[in-house]
Amino acid sequence: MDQEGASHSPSSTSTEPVRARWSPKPEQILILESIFNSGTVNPPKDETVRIRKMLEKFGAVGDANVFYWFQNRRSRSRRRQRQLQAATAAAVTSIGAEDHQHMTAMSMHQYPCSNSEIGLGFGSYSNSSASYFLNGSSSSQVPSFFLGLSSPSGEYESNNGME
Amino acid sequence: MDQEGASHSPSSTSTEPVRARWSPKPEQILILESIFNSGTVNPPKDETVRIRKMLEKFGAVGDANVFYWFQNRRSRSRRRQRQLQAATAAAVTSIGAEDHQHMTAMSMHQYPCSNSEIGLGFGSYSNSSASYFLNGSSSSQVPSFFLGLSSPSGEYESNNGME
DNA sequence: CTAATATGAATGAAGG
DNA sequence: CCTTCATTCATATTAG
Repeated sequence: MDQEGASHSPSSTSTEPVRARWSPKPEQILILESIFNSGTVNPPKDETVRIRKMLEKFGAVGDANVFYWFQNRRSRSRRRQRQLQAATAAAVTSIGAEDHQHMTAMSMHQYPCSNSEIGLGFGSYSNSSASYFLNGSSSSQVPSFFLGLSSPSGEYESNNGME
Repeated sequence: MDQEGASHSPSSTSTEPVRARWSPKPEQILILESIFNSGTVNPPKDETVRIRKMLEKFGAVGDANVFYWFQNRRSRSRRRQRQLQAATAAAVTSIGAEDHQHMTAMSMHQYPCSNSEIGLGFGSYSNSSASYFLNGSSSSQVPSFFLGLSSPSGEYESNNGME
């Protein structure tokens, strides 16, 4: 009783492995979004594994799926932000170009945006349930940014050509 | 219109360099994969240049593109290998844990999933001048390279689990 | 049934 | 080498 894409069409014509893609369950989406909104927008590997384990209770899922989910989520958020920003900027520019009145300060920054998510960055502290809610292991989740590493970078010219 | 090539789209709005990324042609991919599968997983600069020259017959490409391609390819292969290893280990663990009634649910999946490419493992400093298959003369003609190649890119199999 | 959209997955390009 | 970002492809879902 699930909707696998296995049906789609009797295109069993050949060896068509058709990579069925993972469909996160509503509960899993809930968990993922909670984590994301809790500030963990880019979980390290160990964190990813933990999340996967958590999600597995609601349905099969792999680390890659979790990894991809966060990647896409981040990308999507950023792009939307940029689009909205660009749109706003464009609007402002238009207005400014059209009517150069005295709009000394354009305090059009963070307004009461009761939308989905416009507060990116990180921060949602424990105002709400910061800890996802399902916590099996007691580990201090610290956003370990920065990663030290150095290597002889091979410099290649940037003269590429794409057709 | 169009979708390939993307030869400098008309700057939509003002100064926008819009660096279109290189899209390797199928023939180029075949060549690259052949080289990679021949054991040259990390071509030195000289080799990279030669490869680029070869690829250029089928479309514009730069040394950097080739360099990136091999780098990504290596990384990708390693990841798949690790994933596969982990999966196998997990399976073994599960089997081995049949003694007990409960296993630790340690299904260790990994990132990019699935693929069957084994027999890799050496590389580091690949030997230059590896006889890939043919030694194309400078004659710009459609060489009959692609005639008998080993598993091109038929890697279509991925199973995570979506109920 | 076809078109548009949402979203998981793949890959080129960089950075550290 | 490793991780991350941006772009693109493919497919599931929904609207028309």
